[in-house]
Amino acid sequence: MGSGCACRLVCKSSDSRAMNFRTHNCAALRTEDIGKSATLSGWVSSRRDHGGVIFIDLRDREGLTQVVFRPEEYPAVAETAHLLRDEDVILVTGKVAKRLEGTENSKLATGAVEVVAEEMTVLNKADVLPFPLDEKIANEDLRLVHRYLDLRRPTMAANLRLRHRVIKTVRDVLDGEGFWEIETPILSKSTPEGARDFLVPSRLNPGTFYALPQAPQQYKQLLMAAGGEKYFQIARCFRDEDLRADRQPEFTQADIEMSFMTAEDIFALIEKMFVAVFCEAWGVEITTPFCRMTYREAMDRFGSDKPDTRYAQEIVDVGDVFAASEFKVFRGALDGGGVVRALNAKGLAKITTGQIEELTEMAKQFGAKGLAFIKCENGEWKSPIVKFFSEVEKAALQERLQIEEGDLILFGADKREVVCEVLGRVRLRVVEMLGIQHDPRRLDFLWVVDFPLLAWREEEQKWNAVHHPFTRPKAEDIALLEGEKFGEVRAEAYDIVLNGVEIGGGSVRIHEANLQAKMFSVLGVDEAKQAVMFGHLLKAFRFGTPPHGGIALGLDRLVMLLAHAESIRDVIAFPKNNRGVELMTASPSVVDFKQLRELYIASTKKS
RNA sequence: GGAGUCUUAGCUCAAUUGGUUAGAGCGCCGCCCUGUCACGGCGGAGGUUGCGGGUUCGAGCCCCGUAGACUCCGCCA
Repeated sequence: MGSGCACRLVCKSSDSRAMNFRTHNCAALRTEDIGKSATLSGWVSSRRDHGGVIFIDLRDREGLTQVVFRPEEYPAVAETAHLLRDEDVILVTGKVAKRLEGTENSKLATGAVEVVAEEMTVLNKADVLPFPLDEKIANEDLRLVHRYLDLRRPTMAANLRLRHRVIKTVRDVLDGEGFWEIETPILSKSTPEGARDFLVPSRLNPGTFYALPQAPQQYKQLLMAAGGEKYFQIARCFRDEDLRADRQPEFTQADIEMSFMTAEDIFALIEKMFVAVFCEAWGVEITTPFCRMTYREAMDRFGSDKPDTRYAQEIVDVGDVFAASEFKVFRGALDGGGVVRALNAKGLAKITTGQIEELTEMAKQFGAKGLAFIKCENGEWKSPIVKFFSEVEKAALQERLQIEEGDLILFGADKREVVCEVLGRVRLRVVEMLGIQHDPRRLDFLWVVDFPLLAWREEEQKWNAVHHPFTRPKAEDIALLEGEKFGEVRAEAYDIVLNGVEIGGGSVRIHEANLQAKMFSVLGVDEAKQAVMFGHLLKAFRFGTPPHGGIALGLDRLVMLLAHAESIRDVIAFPKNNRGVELMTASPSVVDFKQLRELYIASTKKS
């Protein structure tokens, strides 16, 4: 932009009243401003009316300033100040004064000074609020209905500011690395794989529908085909599935794709980005490179593909200990090709019978037949199964699991996948029961790599993509794919995990038409369907699409962790509740028959 | 679709084994109060205990149903 650009000609203000709302914000004034005149605008955060002198905490987005009304100096203003109530919006002009000796408030940044009100205008009165803004409130419904009030609370405002700073940092880092921010369509095409789509009927094309994007996946790959080389987008994504504390039907991803890359390029880029983000958000310097672990190792050691490595408890294989055991349950599992593994819940021997039952129920829910355990209390092993163990087995267990007084040992004996899953879930619950408190600033970053490409889906009796259908198989495993050993093929896919929360995932993609077609056919998408659903992509791959890949970061979850928020809803301005309802505007809502008719839509709902 | 927890004043919560008129703090309203910052003092208003049914001499409490919220599983990157 040149120095003589036209924007200088635009008037500074169209306000004909020539009123100045502010000279300072409510966090700005300091002792060096004493004696100056100041004008502040904001909300009445609290009032302390002594009958004579009146104090008001005036709040704006930035902070608090105490305003004092003195009847002996400005009687008319003080008179009207008696009528002020919480959350009235006012404009105050007065002199910045040093607070009286001994009345400074060290809790406020502006606590050494106050503004002595000379003039005051009530810009808007407020009714009595439906809930207090100055304390933690449990009723989330009420907060969501009056979200504009909820967001006035300093913690919520801080969350919004943090979110802004994080997104700004992400943009700056990517811009610095030569990425272009490119928008992709919100009205896009429904595809068979993945989550349920939100649909939008097309008025101009009766009987047809757009889908809101689950992610800009195909568009970003086509941008690589288009020679974009380095793309990103702060992208809204939509998935019509059931919600959770960390899941909304619409959410935001930092969506990234680049050409001529390897996974290492993505790791380096994201690590650089997180260094900048954590510096901005917390002012800390995080250590890179992050740890890496294969999916297989994560499942074996932690029973999870997003292991929380802050906790020392790990799953230990004890199959060799019981190779010739008398205990039929363990022997049966081993003889059937399964495994026997154990988890030492250090210090949890004090567990109640009810809690043991809870763990057992949980184990059953995830496919185990039961949950064997040993409590080490008062120098003996209390357990329904220990009588089946030989002395050699006991000694080996003691050694392998480092068993000490007060420990609780939990066993899984079944197929490997079941044992991993069960002990992984049990591990997280056990950690909760132990009530381990860790440093809230602890950051365990982890790349989980070498995910399986495909997973057998029992309900549909078919193979599904673990990541998505465009993920590249590892070069050394392509023979396995050709040999139809689908369960053994590993993918060039990676997740980034922070403190047991998956905050992003990506992959190197397929860029060859024949390999992509092969992948579709394994997933049960026949050639005719491929042409209709993915013809554009397959065609693009025939016109010189470069090798490419990328990643998507879940921004809401990341900001949630940075804000130490308990729910993703606390870092989204206008979130939806458990049932996808936005309570403030009460959406979704019914629409006129006329609107439906224009869209050629009829509801089948029985009322 | 399934499981669990919860629902009492505007807000946060209490109410012994099923027992008299359902309480407290904050907020609100009124009066008083000239240095507070969770200001203080005095007084006051405010309840269909989510809703419907049942058991009982008697239900906020027990039982059945139902609605809503939240958490989790399934589902979902």
